[in-house]
Amino acid sequence: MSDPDTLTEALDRAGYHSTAARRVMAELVAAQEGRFKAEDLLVQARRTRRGVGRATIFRSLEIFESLGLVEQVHLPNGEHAFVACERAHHHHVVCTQCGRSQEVGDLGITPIARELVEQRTGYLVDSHRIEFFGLCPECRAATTPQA
Amino acid sequence: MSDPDTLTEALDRAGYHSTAARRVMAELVAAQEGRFKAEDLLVQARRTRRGVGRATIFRSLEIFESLGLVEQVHLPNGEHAFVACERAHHHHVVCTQCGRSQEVGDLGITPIARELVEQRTGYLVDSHRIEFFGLCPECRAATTPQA
DNA sequence: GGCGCGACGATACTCGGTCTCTGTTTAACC
DNA sequence: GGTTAAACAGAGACCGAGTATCGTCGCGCC
Repeated sequence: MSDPDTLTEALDRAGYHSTAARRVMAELVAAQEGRFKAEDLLVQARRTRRGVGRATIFRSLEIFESLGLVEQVHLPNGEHAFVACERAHHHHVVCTQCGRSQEVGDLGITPIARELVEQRTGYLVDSHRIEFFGLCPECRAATTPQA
Repeated sequence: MSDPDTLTEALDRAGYHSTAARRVMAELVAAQEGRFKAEDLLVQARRTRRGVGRATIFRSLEIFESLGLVEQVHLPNGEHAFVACERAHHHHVVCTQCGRSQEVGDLGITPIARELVEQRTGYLVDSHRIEFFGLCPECRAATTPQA
């Protein structure tokens, strides 16, 4: 994602007021490459001519998340981060080195996995999370020994 | 898992001292049904004739995790929890109602998913997490309308 | 039994996230 | 454009999970 308007329009459509703080948030989120933490936004917001409060960051992220504009990911080290994303069901790959992330479409494994799990366990699955961690092409190239 | 000895033996084999605190921890972890939080153990430990310190809880869980005896899961609400588990690669289904959890074997989708992701994104995937959330058979039965 | 090191518990601290309060801004209506 | 109610923002207190520190304890080895 790279267009703040997409975010502000979505807010508008959902009936949320268009406020200065939210426009700043939309810009910031749109400007992120890959995963970002609430703290990152807080720091970046402080750099703008007019900061955005800690509470506002979280409130806005909550709204964005409810609108499906960002999604929480849980990193292997237990940290919580967010990624901007499109609405359709999908998963993320997160680069463990640079933090960049990318969406992966549905992969088609969801229904299979769900069914398998239901069969094996008797659980009625209603949601799931799949997260992949690894090296993005750039980091991969950068760390490859030049032998 | 339901046998504290399995845990203490594993500690022993790995060269860790067998201490009172760790035996209490082993008992507690073995007694958990499904997911549990560090805080749960802390509370339960306090109830034993001799409590176990906060730091020790975390230290022990860290050790157990490094030995593959417990595994961290991240609940949809962002909470961190643990589940006792066997060593082989597997995933978990967590009941969103009662918190019970169950292991699901490897499902066979891991290599497929990995390959798909690598193909589509160019990332070199080195780990992943799959977590399913839903209702366990009991909760499912309990919440089914009797119509 | 004595010794050394690893483990222990208490507690202070950090940090991410939430809550509350009060003043400000927005948008709808006139 | 002015007014007003409701939504929103920001500051900062608060909370809870997890970590760090430090003096003491006890396990395992000799």
